[in-house]
Amino acid sequence: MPIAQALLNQDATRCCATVTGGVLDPEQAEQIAHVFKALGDPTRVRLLSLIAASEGGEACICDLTAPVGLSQPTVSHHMGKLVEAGLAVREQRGKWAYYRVVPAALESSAKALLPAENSDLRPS
Amino acid sequence: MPIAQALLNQDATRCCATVTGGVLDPEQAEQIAHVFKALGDPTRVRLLSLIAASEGGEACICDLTAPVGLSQPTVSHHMGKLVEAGLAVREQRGKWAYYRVVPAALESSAKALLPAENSDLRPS
DNA sequence: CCGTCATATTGACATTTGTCGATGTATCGA
DNA sequence: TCGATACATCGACAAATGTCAATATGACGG
Repeated sequence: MPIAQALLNQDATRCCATVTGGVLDPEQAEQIAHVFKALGDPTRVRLLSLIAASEGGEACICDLTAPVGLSQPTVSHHMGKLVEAGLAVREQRGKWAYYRVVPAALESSAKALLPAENSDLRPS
Repeated sequence: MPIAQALLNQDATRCCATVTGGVLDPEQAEQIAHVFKALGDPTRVRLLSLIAASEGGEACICDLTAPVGLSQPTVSHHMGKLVEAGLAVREQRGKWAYYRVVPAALESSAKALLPAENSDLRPS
């Protein structure tokens, strides 16, 4: 097998493992669960929806504290979790920290739950 | 607006809310987060993949304890969480409790993370 | 440089969570 | 009926989590 294809296969099983697409090894399960753990808190789900619905698709902490009704450190803590999970990105602009949702992260997380029909590797 | 359509809309916003499809109210966020919380543990992700990969798409507790390397009560506890979240179903057959993955639950969870393109309501 | 503002970090706390051993419940076979 | 088997539930415990007040960091305006 060519090296390039081996790398592709490796990427396929590493980065695109699906829950119903065969038994996951502990490492894969850990990676998948890590993202869903970040999505497993109602405040964080709400924060993502607030950011996604904001003008320009971005929001700073000061825009988020009031809607969720939590303290500034708590919101900052939750956003840190979302960034660490790759579901959001942070960009410092002056005094403000602007957060954006990462659609690709949501999409790949969603794909982990769906049947792995389109393998992209099988030459059909 | 006809009542039927109002009910449809209500269902649409209640059962099929998406993270990026507008600001979620606390109740919607709670429902979404509840499922992802169940998916936020590597053991449970692994259990789902083990069941899905089992013969006939079902497995009993006794089939699962060895692969995950945890005690029987712990596995039972995790399966209870998955059932409560709607991600698995339990069926008692004799002495054994057979668990199955609920693909529709995985699919609807995945859809909550994707853009709500296909509204099914908009008559285009 | 100093004060103010937005945010991150720290420390603390109550709650939840994952795990196990022990025990309870129900089913099957002898 | 009795013992064995499969599973759930209980009680306990350490670890992780969500939350806030207090404090630190860092940027801007004067």
